[in-house]
Amino acid sequence: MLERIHLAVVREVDRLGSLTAAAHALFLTQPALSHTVKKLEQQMGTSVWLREGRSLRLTQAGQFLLGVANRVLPQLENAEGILEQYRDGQRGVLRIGMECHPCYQWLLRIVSPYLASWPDVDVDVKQKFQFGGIGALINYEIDMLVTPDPLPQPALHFEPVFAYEQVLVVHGEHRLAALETITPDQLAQETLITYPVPIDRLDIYNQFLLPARITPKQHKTIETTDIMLQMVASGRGVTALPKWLVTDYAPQLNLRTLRLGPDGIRKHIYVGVRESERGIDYLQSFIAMARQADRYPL
Amino acid sequence: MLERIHLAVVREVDRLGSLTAAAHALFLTQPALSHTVKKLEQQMGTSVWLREGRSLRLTQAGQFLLGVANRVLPQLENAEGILEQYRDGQRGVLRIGMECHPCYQWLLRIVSPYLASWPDVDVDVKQKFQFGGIGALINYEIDMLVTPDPLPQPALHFEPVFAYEQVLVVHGEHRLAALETITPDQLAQETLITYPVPIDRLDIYNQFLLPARITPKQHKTIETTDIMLQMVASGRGVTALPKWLVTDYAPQLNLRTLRLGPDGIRKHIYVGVRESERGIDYLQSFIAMARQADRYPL
DNA sequence: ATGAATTCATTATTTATATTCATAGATACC
DNA sequence: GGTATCTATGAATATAAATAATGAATTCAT
Repeated sequence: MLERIHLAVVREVDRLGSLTAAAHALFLTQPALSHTVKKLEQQMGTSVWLREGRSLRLTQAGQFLLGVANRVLPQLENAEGILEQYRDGQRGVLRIGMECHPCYQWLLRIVSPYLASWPDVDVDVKQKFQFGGIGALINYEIDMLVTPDPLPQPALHFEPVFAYEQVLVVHGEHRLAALETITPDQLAQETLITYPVPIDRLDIYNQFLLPARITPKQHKTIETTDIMLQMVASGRGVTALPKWLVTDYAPQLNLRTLRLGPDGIRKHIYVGVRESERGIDYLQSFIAMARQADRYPL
Repeated sequence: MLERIHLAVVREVDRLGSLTAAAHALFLTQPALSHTVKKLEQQMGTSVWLREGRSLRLTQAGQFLLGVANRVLPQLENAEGILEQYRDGQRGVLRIGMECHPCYQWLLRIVSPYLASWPDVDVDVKQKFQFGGIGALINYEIDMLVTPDPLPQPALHFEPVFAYEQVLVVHGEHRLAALETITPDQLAQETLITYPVPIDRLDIYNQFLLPARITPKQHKTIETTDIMLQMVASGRGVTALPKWLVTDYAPQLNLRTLRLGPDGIRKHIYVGVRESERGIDYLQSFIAMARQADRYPL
């Protein structure tokens, strides 16, 4: 078997011109190398050097081997360097899973400065999970979960990174636009627009409408935040979104935000990682930056 | 140090799904692999697999290592295959040195069929040597010397492969054209055209003119055989060349060939190789084909 | 639920491999 | 011709690797 040491020997002998010098460079004694070389040549069945007096000359096979050494050894050396980066946590792919639609807008703010401060860490965002975000985290499909609904588990660590208020969004000329706070029954005659997710994952149902046993006049679903806001701005209905999303993301649209109930719906975005990986610096750093998301421009 | 065995282990574990199966594929026992893996992970300082029950899952570093394995191992395996070819003499670069100008035309006949029968042997022809062809052969600058003037030496083996007669070439309407044999004094009024080499390497001087103390009226030198023959055909002078070269190479030109002296100048092309390499099959084969050069078309 | 089978890890032991020391042979240099 | 330098060799030693035996955890089948 052609081993790394063999390639290293060929390269060093070529570089330094003698077995003895190569031996020192490889932290071996000269007889050790002599034996190694002898074994190599016996195994391969072809000589690598022609012995001419006390100097060596590469055979054709040896020249070929030197070429292999010069091609393969740098690959191994490079691989070792990258493994060190993995070991030191400088390198990785941070696979982020997202369970809430609007979280994406929030995440976008952080990714760019994060990539800048961790040039060797790649970020990948996934949104579809066969067994839900928690399952994906446990299954190592993702390394970090961004969600408003943490499900504490012994193997996972969740941490709130961003507080926000979920508000009702209406058109500026809407009949409710002047109100500051809204009650469930005031939505009974409204068209409600939401993301296309199960109702039990929508806070406005869970925490507002369902407790009051109210359902809106109509329920439409729309995939994207932009279109949803356009729809609301053009008076086709109302929606519930994080307040920051409306104020930061669509200041040019004629929209009003109303508190849902007297106390509003207070939410947090949580970031979850596997407990075992909590200490990895590039994960820690991401969480730290996430806590300061408002520092980064839109 | 990242060794070949480590890459092989990563690849086989990925392919077969378990340490135990990989161990068998690598002709090892399971504990042997377990030890190897443990050492690897300790040395690298990063784990390669996450142990989950009795199955293994690659870490990010492990996935990277798998990529390295899939890239590097084939290179090593390919290199071993090529080394086998070197060992079996199927592969090489046959560096041929040439010391006589017209030999080149002769060599061209052989190279093409030779390349066809030794697809893994490359042929390189060199014509300039700092210390002469013999020196180049001894110095391993070339592997084979084609020459009409062998210089037997203990380390070298020369072998005649082609007999030919060196003849005088004249234009068809030349005043000597009707003769069959020529004497030195008949050249005293002629313009002699030769290759630009020292006079002592020209047979027509060594073996014909100088013994008779004759010099031609004029001596011109020309590099290429084609032009030389064109010059002769147009009556600008006479030259001395192998007879086969004129008959085979320029039958369309109006030329005559005359014997130089009563017995003619009989020459051989010799092929020389290093004694130590005489047995290499692709060298032997070249010599065998060279002996039958007349079988191959121009 | 329970027993059998599978898988990985660990320990002590054996085996194999690699390295060293001492030394010799060969070559180059002064 | 003496000295220095380089490679090769053989025996002794040190190091590394492989194994057998065993345990623990997990999966699978009944």
